[in-house]
Amino acid sequence: MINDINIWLERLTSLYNSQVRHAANTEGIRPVHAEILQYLSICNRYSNTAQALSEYLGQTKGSISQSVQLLEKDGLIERRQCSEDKRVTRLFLTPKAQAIAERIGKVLMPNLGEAKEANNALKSLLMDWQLTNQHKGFGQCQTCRYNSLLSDGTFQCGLTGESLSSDEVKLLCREHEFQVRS
Amino acid sequence: MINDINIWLERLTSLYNSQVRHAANTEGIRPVHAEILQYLSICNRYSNTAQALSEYLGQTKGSISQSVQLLEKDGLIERRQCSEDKRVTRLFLTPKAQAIAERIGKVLMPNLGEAKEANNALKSLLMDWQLTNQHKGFGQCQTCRYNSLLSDGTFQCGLTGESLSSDEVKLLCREHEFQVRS
DNA sequence: GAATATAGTTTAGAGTCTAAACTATATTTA
DNA sequence: TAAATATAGTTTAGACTCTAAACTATATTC
Repeated sequence: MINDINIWLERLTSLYNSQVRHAANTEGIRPVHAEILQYLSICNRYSNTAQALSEYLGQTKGSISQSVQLLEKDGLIERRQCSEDKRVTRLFLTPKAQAIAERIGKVLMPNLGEAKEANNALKSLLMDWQLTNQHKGFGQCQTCRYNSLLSDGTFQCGLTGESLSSDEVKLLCREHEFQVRS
Repeated sequence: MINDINIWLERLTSLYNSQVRHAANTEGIRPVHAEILQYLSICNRYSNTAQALSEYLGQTKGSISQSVQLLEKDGLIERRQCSEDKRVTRLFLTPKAQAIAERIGKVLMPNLGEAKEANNALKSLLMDWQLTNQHKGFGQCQTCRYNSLLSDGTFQCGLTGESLSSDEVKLLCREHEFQVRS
């Protein structure tokens, strides 16, 4: 009845959440603020909005809106209206917040090894889960079906047509879609 | 700089939290209440206390205490003082709560496959992480250094001396310790 | 140009969270 | 064995979070 793999996942998650709480405490901020800073430090330039945060964290946009206001008041986030779509406000970490995010990252992203099998296992777990739940989005461009490697060594996003550096394709994108499996 | 495996873990976790929130919403309860019911449905008989919940979820015992009170008021949890140690109150799910936990489990514990590699990958990830953070506890007895298989096919816990069924060794224990690697 | 969709804000009210002080029981130490 | 300390849990006050729903503003579709 109880599937071992799900128990590992359950525990891994509760441990992760525990660490977020602890790291936030150390920095003197709320856990949800730590999550927001963490997300903004690993998302790409298409994905740094309140709407994306709401989708990523699974909270209502009202809640995100309030948290972002507090973070702005504390000098951790800077908001800039998007010139192409004036409904959109893009969020940026201030240097102070970047330093915090980096310290939090050290706690949340310890060197867990580069093991190929673990990497593949987590990836296929995530694919399965996102597919069965019709959850779309949020993955690194380098694993996205719309990403292609150009002959000059740079990458290109098939959705926006823009070119991406090798650093950029490691960031999280809200438009991300896995390759459909045959 | 950004390690791929950590990004998968990060996303897996946010997705899991998202699902908890969603499942809780569907059941008309708070996310943290869902987590408490979920934990109590997979922990063993040594681990169903407020203290264990506090350690597992990484929250203060004051916070857990309040949540447990609300759950009791809603008829989802029953509290019984432990006769061996009267400081301890053991927590039990009511039938109503068991039904909820089962439905939540279906969402949080989809059939993610039994793949041996994924299983091993998650396990070693968790071991590494718990070790580097000096986090002890919370794992299935079947992977615990104190657990041994008796000749009659049952199991025995080396800490309590009690014997455990093959169902029981699949539950989470707060005293869990991995085998120390040589 | 009107209808609809999308991004984000605001509000009220219920609830969560923490630290710290507290009660009660158990264990250790002198 | 009595005193000191440790452990399990409760209570309190106050700051903060969360959601739903109504709202503004801009963009897209028909």
